[in-house]
Amino acid sequence: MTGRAETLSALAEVFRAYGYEGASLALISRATGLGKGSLYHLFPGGKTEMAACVLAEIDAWFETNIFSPLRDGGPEAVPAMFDAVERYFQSGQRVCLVGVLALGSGRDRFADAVRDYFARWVAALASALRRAGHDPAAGTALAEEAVAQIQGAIVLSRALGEPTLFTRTMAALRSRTAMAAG
Amino acid sequence: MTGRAETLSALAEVFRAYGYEGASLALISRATGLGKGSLYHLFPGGKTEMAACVLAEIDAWFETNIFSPLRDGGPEAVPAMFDAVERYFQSGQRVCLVGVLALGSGRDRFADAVRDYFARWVAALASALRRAGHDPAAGTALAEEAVAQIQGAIVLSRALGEPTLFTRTMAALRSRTAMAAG
DNA sequence: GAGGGGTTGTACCGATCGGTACAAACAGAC
DNA sequence: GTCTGTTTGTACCGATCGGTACAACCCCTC
Repeated sequence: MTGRAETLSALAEVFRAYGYEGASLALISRATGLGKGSLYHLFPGGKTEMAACVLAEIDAWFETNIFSPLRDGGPEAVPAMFDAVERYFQSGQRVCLVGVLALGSGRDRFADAVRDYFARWVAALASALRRAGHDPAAGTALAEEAVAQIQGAIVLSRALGEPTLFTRTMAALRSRTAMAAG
Repeated sequence: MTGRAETLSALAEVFRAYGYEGASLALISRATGLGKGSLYHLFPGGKTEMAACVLAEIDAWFETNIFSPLRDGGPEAVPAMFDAVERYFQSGQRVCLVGVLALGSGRDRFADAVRDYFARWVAALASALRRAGHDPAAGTALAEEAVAQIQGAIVLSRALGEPTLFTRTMAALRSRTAMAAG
């Protein structure tokens, strides 16, 4: 019994590399090493279910490693988020699949999951910023700006082929979100 | 003689809505009102040439309306850029095709044009910020951050279905790029 | 109206798309 | 070893993909 979980990461990389439309079953089969029979056994819903499962796994990872610490952790959760994000997105060389789906034509299909992901990210970061001493309104605005800037930095650093741009942007965000003192 | 130029805007909207992979010739034909014969007469290179021409047209528009004013205009060019960007992207409801291509699988095919577009945008904005009185190093960093934030704001406001988020982000960028005094 | 260029729709091409059917290969229980 | 149920590869489905071929067409000149 090869579990679904094992194939999900390979699946995720295919969707990241080729997008939802571009990820053909032939590519998926090659990347996962599974024939169509196995794929449709694991994901009876086909490509849609595969992408949905990948999305759910990504969502769970962010929930555990980023959103939850932001909501419940101390003020060190904010810089920790930037560390985690920098690692996760491999300095902008790895695309945010949720962001890709937000822009692409798969948007309608996964609109709810995509909206949820970003809404929770912004809300969790805003909560952490508020507890770190930011003014509530300014904290929410800053949270939106920070998440947007992370997404944009991925686009930009990939487009320019400059991983350092992503790193630089994260550094700038780190200091922008740091409170001068209590 | 229906010129290529007339069909380019319809073409651009199809690519924006469905991405490069998702924009099938059937969709393109429907959107432009042209049969395959006419399409391949106008664009002998097929879909690749269509997308390349759309990219070139977008590039030219930005060059004229945004990059050039940033490079050669006065300090009012920076806030004017945010106005133009807000209008062009329809408060984040309209996707940046260059950004989409930067993330998608068409990336390799159009990598040069995409890199050029963003590189010139950042350079032009940095130049304007420098002339507006920003420290050169800080100006470049701020330019990168601003372009990234514009791209990210499109992703985020579309994902959340909140055009106001884009408007808000642009407002924040306007004040962040404004110099306190000379 | 006859001729001839550029322009157009349409039929068609092989390849590939996402998805299904199903039989061989496999496992563990007994 | 035999049976049972799961896991797998493969052949196949109709539809659609990007692209080509080509004949009908329009419009202009004479």
